Amino acid sequence: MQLHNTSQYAIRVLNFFANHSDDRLYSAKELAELLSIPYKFLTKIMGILVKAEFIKSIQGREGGYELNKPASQIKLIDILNTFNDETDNESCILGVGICDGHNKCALHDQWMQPKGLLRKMFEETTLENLTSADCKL
Amino acid sequence: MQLHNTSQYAIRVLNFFANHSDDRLYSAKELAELLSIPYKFLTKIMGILVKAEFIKSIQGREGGYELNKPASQIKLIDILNTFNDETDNESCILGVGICDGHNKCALHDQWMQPKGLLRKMFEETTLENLTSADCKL
DNA sequence: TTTAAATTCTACCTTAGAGTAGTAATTGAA
DNA sequence: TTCAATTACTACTCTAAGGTAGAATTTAAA
Ligand code: SF4
Ligand code: SF4
Repeated sequence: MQLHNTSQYAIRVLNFFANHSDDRLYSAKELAELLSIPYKFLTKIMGILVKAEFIKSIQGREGGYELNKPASQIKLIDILNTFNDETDNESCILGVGICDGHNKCALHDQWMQPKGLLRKMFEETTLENLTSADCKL
Repeated sequence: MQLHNTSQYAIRVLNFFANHSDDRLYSAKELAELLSIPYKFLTKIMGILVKAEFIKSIQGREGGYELNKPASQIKLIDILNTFNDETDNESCILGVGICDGHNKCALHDQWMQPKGLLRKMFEETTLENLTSADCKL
């Protein structure tokens, strides 16, 4: 019942950029230190974020990364989908496959409300909505 | 964002017993077929459920399993804890460790409400509360 | 032009969850 | 007593996530 580690890192990195929209680039080295993410693993994740067009990269010396689109246009659900997290509609609590009203699993009734709130959170929260002040990185 | 497979199986098995409290034992073979759980994996899980005292086992020929306590006394949270699922209080959405009011992660505000509902569901739902009629096994 | 700081790419190692295989131990029925 | 049905135990394989290593590539400063 947790987000993949990779997704967590990705959210934290993207959130960092959303809160530091000064006109400068941040290198993987800097990010790794600031966010306490293993450097080598971070660069791997950055590659994915670049391909997914959340992040723009400038190569070479003095290069680095910056956000590729406004924070308001990046939803949590998009980030999670990039890492195959929460993406499968099978993410249902007892994973018994596709269910109609008649044929449900034992936890269905209890699960619907929390599930709805979770979906809402992931679908409606953008980087812009995230808390920015006084936050851990 | 899903329960461990093992926890799912465990819940389904225990729920099955809660709904079949006739005075007979069920063997691993039967359960595996009825619930479509790989036999060998099921026996492994049953061993854990027995040690955790959710289930009582009768060995030898004509042996099998039965519930070890009333369904009303088995909470979902207890089952999950048995499989190290949801157990760590670190199961917090961005896993940034222990947080006080001042020092929180970026998702904290959005996460509190769904998290609360989830905890409530796991802590307050017992085998007795689970839907029993017209349900998949 | 050289060099150093950066991203990018490919390949590998590690770990934990998921599942399998085989055998020992138990026990009631025949 | 024998035997077959059962649980219990030990050890292994498979897979995907998490993480590491090293070299190739890009680019601007010196
Ligand atoms: S019955 Fe409901 S809770 Fe259970 S798997 Fe289907 S949709 Fe999900
Ligand atoms: S700040 Fe809140 S949401 Fe984030 S890890 Fe801590 S308790 Fe969980």
